[in-house]
Amino acid sequence: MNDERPTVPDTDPLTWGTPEGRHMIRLLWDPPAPAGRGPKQKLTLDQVIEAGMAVAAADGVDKLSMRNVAAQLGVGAMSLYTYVPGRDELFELMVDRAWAARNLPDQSLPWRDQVELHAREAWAMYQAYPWLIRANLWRMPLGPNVMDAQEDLYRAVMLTGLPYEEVARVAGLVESHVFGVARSLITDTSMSSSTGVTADEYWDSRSSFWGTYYSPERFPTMTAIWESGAFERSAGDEIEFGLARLLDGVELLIEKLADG
Amino acid sequence: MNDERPTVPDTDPLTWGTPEGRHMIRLLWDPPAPAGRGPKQKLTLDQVIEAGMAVAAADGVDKLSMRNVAAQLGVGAMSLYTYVPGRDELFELMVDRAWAARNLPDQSLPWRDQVELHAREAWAMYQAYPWLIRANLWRMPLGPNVMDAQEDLYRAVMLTGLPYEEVARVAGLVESHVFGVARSLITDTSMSSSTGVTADEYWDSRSSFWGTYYSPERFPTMTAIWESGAFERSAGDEIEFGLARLLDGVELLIEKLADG
DNA sequence: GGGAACTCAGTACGACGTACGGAAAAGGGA
DNA sequence: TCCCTTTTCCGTACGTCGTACTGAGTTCCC
Repeated sequence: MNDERPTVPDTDPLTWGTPEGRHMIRLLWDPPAPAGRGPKQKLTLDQVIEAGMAVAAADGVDKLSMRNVAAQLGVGAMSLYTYVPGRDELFELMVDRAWAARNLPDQSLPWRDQVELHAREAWAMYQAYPWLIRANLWRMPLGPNVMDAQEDLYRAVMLTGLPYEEVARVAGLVESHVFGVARSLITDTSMSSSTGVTADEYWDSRSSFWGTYYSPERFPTMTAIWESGAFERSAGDEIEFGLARLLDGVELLIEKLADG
Repeated sequence: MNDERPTVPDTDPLTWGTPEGRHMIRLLWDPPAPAGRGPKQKLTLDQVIEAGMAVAAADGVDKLSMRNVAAQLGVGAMSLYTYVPGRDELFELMVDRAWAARNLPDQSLPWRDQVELHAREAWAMYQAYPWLIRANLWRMPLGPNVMDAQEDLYRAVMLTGLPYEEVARVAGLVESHVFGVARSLITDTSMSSSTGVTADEYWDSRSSFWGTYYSPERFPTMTAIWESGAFERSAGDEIEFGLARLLDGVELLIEKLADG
């Protein structure tokens, strides 16, 4: 994640950026009240976002189309454009909404406990909203829920006493780890959104590989690991293992800096 | 990544799985020679894969359509289907091809050096083929290049003497780390494939955020980190930092197991 | 009461993956 | 040599997508 703040002009903030950008920021932070003029709105922004999340949860993120979300709400597809600028922007709002459910750790706890809680909350979020993984957002939305959680994670890591640049790196390390485990495990247990093919069906369809090109001589380590059953992993264990190694490494760094 | 081998029947391997699955495995491992009958083929499978990689490199993975790849090759869109079963399968072949460029470490080196080289090679691969990140493959292809690199990484981690299940986890940890850094840094420096919007343009368009809803009181840590300049990160440093922490943690685990 | 502002939604356009089917090219058997 | 079978190439077409445009209908303000 890039949290750079670009240089901004010294004029009225309300004219910064583009109209589209300002609109999106406003939708994230301060959803505008319905206009006085015109007909009463049939829906609210929240309803649209929730319908989007419902579609993504039920049919996968690849079925998240304006037409499907509109159908879910019983309105015409084009009506959604009065609430939301477009499909990508709807998705951005959904992502920030997903982050809203994250609990923040008790600030009196030791830093390590706080960071671990952040990681577990992230993992819970990916479980609750698996479409966040397929999302592949090229950038986190600048929304209040995302930003509050990020700020709190940085705050917790700051308790280590590490210099700023390493604080940012440690936070990124934790996030990458949880995302990586979620990516490999959730996509295994849930369906491939695009094709509707389950993991089992996928492996079955390609099972000829094991009888033709796979050989224990070429892949001795994989064979040994597989035969030990170690590939049948449980998600929580994966998170905890990596987190433990990673934070052990961070503690070592703290000690080293304290000694030097 | 899931490397489970499904239970397979005790019959002729050539009948395992589905015809589609067998076809794909064959394309990955043993591209069939052109048929004797019929007209000469205008292209080769390799040309199709390379054209796909060229399109993805030039215009982004979102522009990787059968029509675009065909245009690149000067043939009709439907002609590609004699070489490749479909778009997803073409992409799978492209991914395995990208992994082909990875160098494997000298097996006489200490395990840590070998694992570090694997990580750096992965990072180099993501730099060379940034579309691997936006790929969001729900599963690695069962191709020879992917599998050889994976096997070698497992072999290197095995030198730690850790039990099988932790070998698999450490390997996953390293991969997640490199992927995470690549995801956050490459998408920042290159264009957003789908929209053609650069990172700078994106931040500029949304710059009104900093003048309206952002406040140093609400985000004190981010503010401090940003003012220290620590968010201006360099990619290689990020990889090395995380790798160092992570492998320090692994070494600690090895020592602990040796003592216990 | 009339005009301005707004909502809702149908139609349409250009992209996409790809099913289908036809024309043309090449080899093998007579 | 001729024909038939196999295979390649690819135009057409269908159903999907995001969304621009347009217009009809609704509500508030002056």
